[in-house]
Amino acid sequence: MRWSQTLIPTMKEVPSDAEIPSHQLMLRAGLIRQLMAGAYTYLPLGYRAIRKAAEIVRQEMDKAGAVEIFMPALQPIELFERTGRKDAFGNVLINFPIRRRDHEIHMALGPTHEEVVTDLMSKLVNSYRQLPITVYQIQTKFRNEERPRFGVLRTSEFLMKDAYSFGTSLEQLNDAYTKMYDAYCRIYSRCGLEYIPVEAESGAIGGDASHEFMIPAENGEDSIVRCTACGYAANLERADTGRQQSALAGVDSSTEVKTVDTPGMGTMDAVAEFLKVETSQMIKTLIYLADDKPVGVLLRGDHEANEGKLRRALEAETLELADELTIEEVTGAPVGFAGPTSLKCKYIVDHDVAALVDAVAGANSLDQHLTGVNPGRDFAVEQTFDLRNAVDGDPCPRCEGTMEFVHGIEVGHVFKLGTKYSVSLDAEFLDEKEKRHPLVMGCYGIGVNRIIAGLAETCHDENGLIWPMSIAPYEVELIPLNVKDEVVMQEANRIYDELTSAGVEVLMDDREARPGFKFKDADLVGIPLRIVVGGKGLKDGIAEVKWRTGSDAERIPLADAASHVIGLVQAEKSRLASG
RNA sequence: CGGGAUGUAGCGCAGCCUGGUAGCGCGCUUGACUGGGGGUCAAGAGGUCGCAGGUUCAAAUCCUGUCAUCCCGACCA
Repeated sequence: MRWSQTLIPTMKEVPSDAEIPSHQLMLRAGLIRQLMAGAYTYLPLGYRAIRKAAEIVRQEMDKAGAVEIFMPALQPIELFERTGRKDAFGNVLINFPIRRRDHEIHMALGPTHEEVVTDLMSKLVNSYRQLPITVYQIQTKFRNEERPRFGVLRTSEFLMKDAYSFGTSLEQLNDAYTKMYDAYCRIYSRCGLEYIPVEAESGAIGGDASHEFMIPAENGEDSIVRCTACGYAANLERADTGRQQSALAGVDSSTEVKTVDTPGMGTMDAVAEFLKVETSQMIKTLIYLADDKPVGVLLRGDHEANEGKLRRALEAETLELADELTIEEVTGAPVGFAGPTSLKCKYIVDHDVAALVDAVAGANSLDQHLTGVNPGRDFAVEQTFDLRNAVDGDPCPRCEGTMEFVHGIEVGHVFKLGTKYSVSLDAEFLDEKEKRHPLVMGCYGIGVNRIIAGLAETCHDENGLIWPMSIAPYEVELIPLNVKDEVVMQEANRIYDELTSAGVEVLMDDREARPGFKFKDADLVGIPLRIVVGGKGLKDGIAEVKWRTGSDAERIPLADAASHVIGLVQAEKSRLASG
């Protein structure tokens, strides 16, 4: 492709709307333009990169035995009503009525396709002999994000590969899951991405039933906890803290419990400042409703409750923070003064609370707190649990190491669904004994746009993007220095033709511009290999070949330049392909 | 949905406080020079100052409303 014949609107200046590197660079390098918040046009370079990523995904899905289909983005709202996800999605589900002849049809734009695919399989699959099977598609998804942001990282419309496995049993599900997991690893390494598979909140099935694939990136929206020693990684919601049942530290303390006035101090920070103690020396008492029964949750003052862990520890179906009325009932005080002593409901204690000595806690009375509170002595502690979000420096649950926080961009999610959708949508099969069972499902998603945005976010320098060969919109950028010089253009065209007929994707910057201008644009756009023809080199009969990441150019005789570059491209591609 | 910020030419910005001919840089067009890391000179094109209403002889500027975009938070199967 000749630059003059395509559409690559590079920009020298940074558009003021863009804050993070990927957004800025994708705009400046002419990959995308915004239509409105959360919706972007992909220009030629951007779309080529998208298609390359999608093709790698497609190849690996096929290799893993999944079959490609294509489902409608338009979906009847009834399907979402049957699975209860109309409410679960809420405002995120884009849905609307349309008129058709004399009646109204209510439809949704697919945010994902569990409903549609399960409905499909319920009609197509009758027998265990047809199972297992995994289908996938690459398709635009629609979600009314409350707040689209970070350029292309969080949009209301995005390209997603979604795969769904159907099987007769947990064994078949586990097998499909493993195949997808492995395929995902191959996909990301072929895309030249650094990635971390992390354990994610898994819902009903439990265990290791869900993994997210994260690109470590400062601007990532997700918090990951990772062990520096053994590689254990999980998202914040899921991460175990590695804290164990601790012995009661303060039973021998001779400090007596004292009541102190804390007028108007209803928050941790206010009390901490007023009493000149650290929040880590305080006991936070939260009142939850677990299956509609009040329960106190005791945490160290500087920790945050993790509702997933709470729910499991309490074996509760539903869990929500209690309303003010309930809090006043069980504590005898307004919100902000709850404490573990004299609590009129049962309570549950986090591991770290038991280790506190002479702590500060609410007094269950307006404008009063207690000092010198010791777990075990001043309130009963029979058992402790892991109830909180992990924090930086927590011990690893798997080894002796400590854990650190990393931010990440979620680029994929594999999930064992079980029978949730097959039950609500009556997707069943007949086993060998003519008994009916619901299909056992898994679902597996990859955000294709995010692969591109994630690369832009993590692979760049001060001059611009740096694409891996496998995703780069073009593999080689060819720069004739002076397009008005016939000899230069003759050589450049020859090299261009040789490369193109060998299947190498070449972008030739045939614009009439000064060399420096073209070099700056070349760096911005980030094509991995650059060939320069003209000037001093031409007089010596050589072309200059340079990697985007390299500092020095190789001088190659003009006649050999194309074949040399073909070799480089092939070597780099196979390096990425082998992972 | 709560909090904050910004809307003036394709991009980046000034002008607004103190109302009176809409400006600068980049980019774009034409020509000349130049030619190895975002050139120089000259001549041009391009804006109902987000939109609506109000105040005023007069509004980019003051007032009210509204829309859009961005950031923080809440939310994110």
